[in-house]
Amino acid sequence: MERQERRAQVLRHAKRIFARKGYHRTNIADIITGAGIARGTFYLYFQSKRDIFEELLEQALRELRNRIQRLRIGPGEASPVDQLRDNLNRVLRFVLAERELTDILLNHSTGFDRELDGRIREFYQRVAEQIQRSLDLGIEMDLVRKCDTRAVSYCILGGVKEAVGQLSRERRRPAGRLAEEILDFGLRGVARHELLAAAGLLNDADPGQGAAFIERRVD
Amino acid sequence: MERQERRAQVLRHAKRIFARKGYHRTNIADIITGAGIARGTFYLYFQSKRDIFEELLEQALRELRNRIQRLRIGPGEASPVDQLRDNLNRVLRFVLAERELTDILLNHSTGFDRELDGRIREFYQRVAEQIQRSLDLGIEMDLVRKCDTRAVSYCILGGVKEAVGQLSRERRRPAGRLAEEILDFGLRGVARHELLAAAGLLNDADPGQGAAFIERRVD
Amino acid sequence: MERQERRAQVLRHAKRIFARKGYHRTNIADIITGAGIARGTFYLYFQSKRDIFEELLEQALRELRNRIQRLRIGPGEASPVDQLRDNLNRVLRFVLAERELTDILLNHSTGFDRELDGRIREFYQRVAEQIQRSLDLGIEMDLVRKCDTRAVSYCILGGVKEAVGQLSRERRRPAGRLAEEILDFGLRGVARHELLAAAGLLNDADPGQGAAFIERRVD
Amino acid sequence: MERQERRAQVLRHAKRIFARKGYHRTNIADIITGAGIARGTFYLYFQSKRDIFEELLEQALRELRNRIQRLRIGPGEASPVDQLRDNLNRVLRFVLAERELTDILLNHSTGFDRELDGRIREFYQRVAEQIQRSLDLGIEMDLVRKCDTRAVSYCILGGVKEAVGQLSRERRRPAGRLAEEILDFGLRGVARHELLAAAGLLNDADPGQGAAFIERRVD
DNA sequence: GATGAATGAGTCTTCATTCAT
DNA sequence: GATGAATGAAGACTCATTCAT
Repeated sequence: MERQERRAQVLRHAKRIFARKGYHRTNIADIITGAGIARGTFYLYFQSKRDIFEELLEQALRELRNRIQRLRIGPGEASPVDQLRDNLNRVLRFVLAERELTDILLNHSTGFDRELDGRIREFYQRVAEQIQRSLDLGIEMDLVRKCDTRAVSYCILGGVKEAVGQLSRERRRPAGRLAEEILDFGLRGVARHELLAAAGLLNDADPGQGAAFIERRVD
Repeated sequence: MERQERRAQVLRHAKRIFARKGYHRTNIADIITGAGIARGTFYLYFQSKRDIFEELLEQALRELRNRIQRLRIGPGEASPVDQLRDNLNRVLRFVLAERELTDILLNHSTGFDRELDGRIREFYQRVAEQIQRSLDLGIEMDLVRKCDTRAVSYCILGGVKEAVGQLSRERRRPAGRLAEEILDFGLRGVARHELLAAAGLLNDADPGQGAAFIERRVD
Repeated sequence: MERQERRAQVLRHAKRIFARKGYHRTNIADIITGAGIARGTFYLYFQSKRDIFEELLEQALRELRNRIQRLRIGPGEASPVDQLRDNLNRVLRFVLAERELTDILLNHSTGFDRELDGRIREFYQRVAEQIQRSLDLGIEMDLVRKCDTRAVSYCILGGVKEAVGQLSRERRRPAGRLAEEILDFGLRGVARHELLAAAGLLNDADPGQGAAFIERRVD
Repeated sequence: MERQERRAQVLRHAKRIFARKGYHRTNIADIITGAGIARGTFYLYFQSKRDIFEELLEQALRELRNRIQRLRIGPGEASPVDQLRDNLNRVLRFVLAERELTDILLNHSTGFDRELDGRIREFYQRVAEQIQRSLDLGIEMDLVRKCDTRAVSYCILGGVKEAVGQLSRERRRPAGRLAEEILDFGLRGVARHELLAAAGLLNDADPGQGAAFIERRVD
């Protein structure tokens, strides 16, 4: 078997098992049994248990970083809300496609070792800061109400994490629908009147309209 | 030393170390060194490493369950928003007082063993359900906008977890302030006009009068 | 409580537990719980677990040594068979009275430590030698058939041990009856015609007579 | 090294050490040092200390069960006495060949754990019952004197155990000789005149010719 | 490259014994 | 004397990693 192919095969099985049992409860025996290789073979492809885990973790973080785009303001750019929606949907699609990989991040996000724990914490911190910067910008542009943007950014980040982590696997709610609910909730939490209007979220008195509007946007 | 006293001493140190290093990376040697006792002494008070961890976990869950009160509607009861605020403040006070204990729940919330993982998941699920029921009730009472209350309840739960977990230790923001920010964000995310008004949150454009007038027109 | 009284109380409980669980599976906690004393108190009366066990063992061995009398030949002495019967009955009475103590010897007769194991082995060796000497004497006196007396002495010893160990607690067979069966079996195994006649064991052709004779001798 | 080979090697050393020191005083370090393997290697082949001991025990019991054949009566079958002799010789050969294995059974026959103790007790009980049935049959056939066959069966069993256990390692007495002595003793203990005659054991009064003459005179 | 037997450091847990009160 | 909390040596077992074939 081709080296890269074999390597991918092992990664695939390791991913599944790490997601199910977590880092510490997973042992090499689990992985090699799952992958159908010998003990020694594992160490031909990976230096250590930590090494393979780190690779999976980095893969997840890299992918997520790519899918979470910084908001761009300017002519020719999509509206901020649309950009947020796109971010959310890209993340959700990845979570759905790589349920096991993202489970590692969403459920077992700490307790590995000092360095890996730190890398995950840092990733989330970066996302939170990105959110905060967007909020700060929104406030400058009078689209977002004045608030403690640091606190709110963590509220938003946490909300997304929890909702995505718990609900994205539920069958009956399409991913687009979930993204819309999260977006709706988050926007209302921070938006000023103007932004809500722009986002078509002033459906308070007239849910039929708003809902219809939202439905159209579901991908 | 008095039995309960010694027991509490060991619990105190174990709590600190579990919070810092997580369950798996903590070993008995860490705990007994921290507590300044001999190996055998540990086993006079606890049956196993899992046992002492479970006790700490249960302590945290029990305390949180007590502090998260179900919303009560009726004459003589505080307003729903005040009840939410009280819940939040009670939780925050506990988190501040028992930083280490709650860190276990907030950061290392999975990866112990099947049973303990399940107990934490169940706790959070209960809280989410409680939030959802409150939202459903709010919708019936026309205080909350129509939404996917299940999805939103996880957004709220996650927001609280993340914000509390990351920010409650920051010095410069008083706990009450953080609670207010979270509450503000969450309420706006779900509330209809009437509830916001009742909660005094219609300060968007002009806390005085104009804003309400404008908003009403826009509706 | 009087020192000797308390000591005896502990010995009593230790005996019971050692008999039931054997030396290694019995721990100090078992003994002190049974005796209703504190850990430290145990060590006021006995130097160690081995010490109390050794004392019980010696007690059993001493008692058995006393009850197993060397056969005496001479005018005024009871017949050898009667002396054997008396030995057996004395042993049986002790076993019945001190079931637990003798169980230690009969069931857990090895595996303690080099020295205690040796002491028990030596005791049984002495008994075997005593039997052998009696057989040798019997051969000289033409009462016992020519045989490998060393081999036969172990047959007899083993037979007594097993029969006594397994059967002495059975309710429906009186101890005297068991002694008689053992004696009968052993004598026939070694006796010459003359001895059997003297012992009234020539009931082969006429069981009625012999049995009646034996019955009379049961104590 | 081949798996079965290595396994056998460990078993061989464990056997030796268990026989010498007994179950409880033997620790894994003893075994692996004896076998010249690492700690982990032991656990590649056996699940636990108890596991390897149980395997050795079962091996001994199985072998003994096979060698102790039930007496068969019928045309074409060897005489009962010859069958007993064969049984004894088979057992003796095994004991001589597997001195260490059988020592475990003969000397350390109790005090392991509830289950293993029970298994040994049951084995011996079965053997005793087998002996008893043979005796009962012998009585029916008028070959064995009337007696308490249960009591006598334990005498026989115990005799064999002790004689074999203590004497089979003695150099100067060939195993066949020992078997003959035991058989002789046991048969005389239970046989009626007819059986002794058939077994050629009526040498008491009349061994060849001269001896009988002399003996008679002496009487 | 592939294998899987071998390794041994690391961990939890037990329990006989001690000692301050 | 009596107590029982404290001790720590000892022992069983695990598992990530290595290495000879």
